[in-house]
Amino acid sequence: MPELPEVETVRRGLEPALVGKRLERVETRRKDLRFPLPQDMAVRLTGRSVTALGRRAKYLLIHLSEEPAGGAETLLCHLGMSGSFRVEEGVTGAFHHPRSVAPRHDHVVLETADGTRVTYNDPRRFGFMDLVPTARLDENPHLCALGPEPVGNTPLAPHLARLFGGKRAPLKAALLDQKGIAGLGNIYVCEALHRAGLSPRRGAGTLVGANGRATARLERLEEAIRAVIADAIAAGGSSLRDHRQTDGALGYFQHAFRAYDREGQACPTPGCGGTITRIVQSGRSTFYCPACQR
DNA sequence: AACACCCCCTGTCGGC
DNA sequence: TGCCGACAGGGGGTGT
Repeated sequence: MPELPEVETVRRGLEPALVGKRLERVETRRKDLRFPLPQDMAVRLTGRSVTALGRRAKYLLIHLSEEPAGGAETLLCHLGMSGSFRVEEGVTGAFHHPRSVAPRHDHVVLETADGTRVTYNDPRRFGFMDLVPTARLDENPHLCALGPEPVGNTPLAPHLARLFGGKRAPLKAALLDQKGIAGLGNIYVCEALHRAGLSPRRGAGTLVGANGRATARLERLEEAIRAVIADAIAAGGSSLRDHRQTDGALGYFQHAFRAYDREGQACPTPGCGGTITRIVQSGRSTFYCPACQR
């Protein structure tokens, strides 16, 4: 599920459920996801209040109130490939699943004082969580090397020009690197490249001029990235397989895909007449139109 | 340094 | 029906 638009959708869905609430009961149903959960995570979270929900790239940031003994901390969550949160209201005093009958792959449960239950489910367990001092969030190894967000005012093309200059790696691979534009994944890279009319096979360095500045193509790519991310957030993200938003609703951006998962179908570019093709780059599927993406 | 490859894990789907 | 391989929204680690 989770590239930037999906994580942003999760953040917005969890906001009313968690912000301003005290965590009354916290349960970790296993010791690790991809990495070990933070030491004593349940104990350290219980009794704290959620002050705000943030997002950095594909990371969800659950900001917590200060505890008497120390400063504020943030629970940093990455959803990996298959992580999701669901919200259930009014569970105060409700039956609490024993481990044996809990829905499969429910790994972390947060219950607030007003009877809201937020459950993290992740079949593949590629997700992970970390509990870090809020004041030093920027120094966290997961966050410190991330590139700029594709939402907001930071210009992207100059940053990409510095990064892509001289690179022979395919554009597709270069854009998946989170040091470039943070938050893009396989779907939105394919979609942005299609909108920009750029081939995923083109060398990343070909978008940089001899003067080291962004070319017109790179400027076009920036606009395509911004547009596809904004459109996807507005649509509530993409729902592949059974992924749901926190309230159970489906995102609907998958209906707006122009290239991703459309192998063999007609290219939607007006007047193109090409066919969407699937290739494999660094072990992952790339979908593009060889006719209009050059 | 840059890049290709493998791995983590579970579930689903298509082909035989 | 069942078995088997391919594949899935990510990214960290290793080897060349």
